[in-house]
Amino acid sequence: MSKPATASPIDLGPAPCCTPLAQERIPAPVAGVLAHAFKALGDPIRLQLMSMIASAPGGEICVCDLTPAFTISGTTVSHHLKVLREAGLVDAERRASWVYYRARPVLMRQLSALLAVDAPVPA
Amino acid sequence: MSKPATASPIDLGPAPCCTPLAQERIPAPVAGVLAHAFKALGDPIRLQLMSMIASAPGGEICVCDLTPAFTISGTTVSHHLKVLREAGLVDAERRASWVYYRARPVLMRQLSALLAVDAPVPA
DNA sequence: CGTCAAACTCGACACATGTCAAAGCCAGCG
DNA sequence: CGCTGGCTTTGACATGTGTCGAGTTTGACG
Repeated sequence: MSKPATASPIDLGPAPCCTPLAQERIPAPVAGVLAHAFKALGDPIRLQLMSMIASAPGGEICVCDLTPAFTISGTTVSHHLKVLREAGLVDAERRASWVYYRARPVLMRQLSALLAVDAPVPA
Repeated sequence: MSKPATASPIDLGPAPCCTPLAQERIPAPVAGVLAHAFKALGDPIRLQLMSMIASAPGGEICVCDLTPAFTISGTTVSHHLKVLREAGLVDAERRASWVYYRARPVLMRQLSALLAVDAPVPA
């Protein structure tokens, strides 16, 4: 919306970020990539999906365990998972008849570091 | 905030989060509030604005210093700042003819903590 | 008071997004 | 081989979002 936005899957390449937002101004190209990830987290259902995936015992969870946790259709859950996948936040693997999702800690850590704020500023 | 009519900032209530995504599943209502904040960061321009504000010397920056940094109209910058304001990520204060923005570290820290991932996978 | 500049609000538009139903794919099973 | 069940893709629709131009508010300065 602000940009044409690359439609192709995101290439994180060599760690695009790591310096906290509050320390150094983000270059425009990097902002574009990271905004994609934040946008993916900017939906209540996707945030819950992300939480369920990241906190799953064994580090992975089957779609068949995710879907019944919501009132929306399986089609829509699949759509949201695709968004998370294309944002580089999760990874999918098919085993037998089921598809398992797991979180990608690298990007999560980068986003976390980006929002980090050092010592509470003394008034 | 001082006087600026203050649209309605979202009600963060008493610290809605703090437990990392990967440790505990997020309750639906909390996800709704936090997704709002992430959505606000989910735009390249807003992410850059956030960065410029948070990294500004003195902790604050004038809109007149933000606007010329982009190619979009001042109207649109104003719109994006409103989104950040309503998400609880920044605070605005009018002094003389200018409006100054500063980051709200509390929410930033919460979001950062939410995305935190413990020990790098040993295996 | 009149004027000017900074920033916000309003109205309108094009495009993106969330949602579902229906159809397609894949793997296992009879 | 032909089913059946799990998941994704496709197509379609209503709503949301980014963008701008024009108008409005606020404060400063003659």
